[in-house]
Amino acid sequence: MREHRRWVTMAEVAQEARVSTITVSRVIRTPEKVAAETRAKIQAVIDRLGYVPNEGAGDLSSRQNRSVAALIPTLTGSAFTSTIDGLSTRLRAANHQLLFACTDYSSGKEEDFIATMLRRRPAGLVLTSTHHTREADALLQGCGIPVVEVWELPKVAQHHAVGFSNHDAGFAMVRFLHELSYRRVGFVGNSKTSIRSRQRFIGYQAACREFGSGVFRKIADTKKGPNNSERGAQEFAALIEQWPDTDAVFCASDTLALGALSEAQRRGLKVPDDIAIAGFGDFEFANEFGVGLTTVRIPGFEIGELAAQLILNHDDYDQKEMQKIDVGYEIIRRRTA
Amino acid sequence: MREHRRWVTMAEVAQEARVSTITVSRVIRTPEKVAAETRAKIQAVIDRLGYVPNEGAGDLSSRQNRSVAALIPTLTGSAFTSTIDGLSTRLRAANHQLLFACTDYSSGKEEDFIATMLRRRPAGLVLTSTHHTREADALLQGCGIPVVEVWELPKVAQHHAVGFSNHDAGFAMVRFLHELSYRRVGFVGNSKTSIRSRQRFIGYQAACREFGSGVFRKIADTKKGPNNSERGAQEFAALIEQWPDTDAVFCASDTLALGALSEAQRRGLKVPDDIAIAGFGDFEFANEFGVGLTTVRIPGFEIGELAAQLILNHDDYDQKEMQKIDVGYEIIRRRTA
DNA sequence: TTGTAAGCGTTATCAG
DNA sequence: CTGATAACGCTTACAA
Repeated sequence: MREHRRWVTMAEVAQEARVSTITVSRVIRTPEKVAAETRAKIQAVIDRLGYVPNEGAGDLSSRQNRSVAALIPTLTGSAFTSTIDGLSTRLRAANHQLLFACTDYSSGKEEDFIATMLRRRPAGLVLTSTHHTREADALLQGCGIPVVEVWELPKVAQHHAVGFSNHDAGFAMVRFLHELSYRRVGFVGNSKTSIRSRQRFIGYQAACREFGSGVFRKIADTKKGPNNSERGAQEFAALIEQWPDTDAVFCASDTLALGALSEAQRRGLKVPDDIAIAGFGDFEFANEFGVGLTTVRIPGFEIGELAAQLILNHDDYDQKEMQKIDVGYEIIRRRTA
Repeated sequence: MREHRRWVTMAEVAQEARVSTITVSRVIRTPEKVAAETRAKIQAVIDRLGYVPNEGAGDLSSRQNRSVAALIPTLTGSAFTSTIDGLSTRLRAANHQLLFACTDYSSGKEEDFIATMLRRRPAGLVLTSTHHTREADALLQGCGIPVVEVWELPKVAQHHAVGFSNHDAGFAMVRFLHELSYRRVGFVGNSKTSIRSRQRFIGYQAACREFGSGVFRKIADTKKGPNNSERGAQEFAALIEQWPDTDAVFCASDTLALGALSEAQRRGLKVPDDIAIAGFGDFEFANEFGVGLTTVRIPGFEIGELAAQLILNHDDYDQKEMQKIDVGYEIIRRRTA
């Protein structure tokens, strides 16, 4: 049944062109080292036979690898999509492939995926978390390939990092709201799901202490779960019922903010007059042609590009020196605050 | 400088455990075929040495491959993210890896990526287009691996397909609007960028002929470009200026619809009283806790899962029979129509 | 400029 | 249940 059209091999090309395989190999990788005539002859055979080099075999032989693995929590919610786009773009330019998987915010799955990815011997690993299981940490330590942690900036750097301070970004947004004269700012976001959300919350708390009444308006984290707009709506509702005088709400993601916005509307609250709403991430729907959300913009695409760069240039760095690139953040004021 | 911690090989494990490599191989792949005692001894060495099998070498030797390549136009805009999630999830369950790249709606880049991906000898290829360059087509024909085209259902199937009729979905939405008594429906969307948008447009036209005045309210496609909310706002504005009596607008994507919505608001038009707006895709922001957009829901996650399934089960099918799976679509009525 | 020989790290095959 | 041997498709190192 399975009449597997077999792949053409380099040996077949070589035989057909009456040269040795190494010469075919050279035509592909270093054509300038082959006589023009020979090259043309071989190229013709390659085209005629539709030869596609087997990169896996090449990698095995040369002990190299032109692939990079990336692990992100999820694609839905759009925070990390631009980073993957950036990675993909930069890797393509360097003829590298992207191995990709979603961890679903589970460090167990992350460990699993790290192990699985490592079997492919990628040139590098891009992770969206700085907190791993013991086993995962051991794998990362032992494997000897560059690891880049993105979207955070850990205090003690075991690996390269490209990100920003989620704490400071959270702090900055509350300060910004304070400057706009909002004094009783609440926080919506699940700090159980992601460390990044938690750090934004801690930044929020610090800012509340410095600028606000010192009251933390945040309903208790009950369960883990997706930071979707439904949750945003629910938490927003609970929050303003518990603290009816809240005049602004800072949400740990734009998606949550969108939910808050819809709930405010449902309750007949005018935004930003009755209550201001701020998000995080500057997702596409947040812009002026969308809901016009005041938010924090993170250069996600750039994060991806830089992470790729770090891996591609790994040899240039001293192995001991971990790079730490702060891409910063930017507060974008729109209609909701 | 580059003190590359070398990977532990199977041979080293074997030597350390005083067995042959094939026995180590068996412990990893078919542990039940190894005596419990031997197995334990080898497993101990594996753990102690932190051995991670080199899957590339294994694939080469066994002429198998546990990776699947996927090519989508872009991650931003969120139409395909759920499909990638579905793919990733299903592949993980089958211990396969996902090779991923964005083509940016360019068939040139697509061709490029297909060639590059094929070098990895993936077990299958998932594509989001049915229209390829000549060279790409030749590659796909010749490679002998299963190809699944998603998000469309081509008339003549060269490959497997998992999708739905964009034409019918477009048609259905206009009929739905007609049933809600909207009679002068406009279309917003760039049919130059994506064939899928074009098909939705053709469905729109067919429905206009059948139910409407037969007038096609769509501003001319000027340039290619992203179907973002800014474009949605601009096209919406141009449309209602050209046909001021338009009472509903069907947008080829939710992102465009969002832009239309914001533009309507800017112009003081009440939605849906003055004008109804419908989108396509049921992106996350479209739901009831978001902007409450009337739209067409596509089971994107399921598309990804089914595509993976088709590739994983490839051997079960007759090579000549291309599967064609219609996942359908569903009209979701919300606040904007 | 081209070729020979020896791997790269695994698994298939067949034997014991 | 375990092992010896020969691939898998390519590249490195060295020769010619």
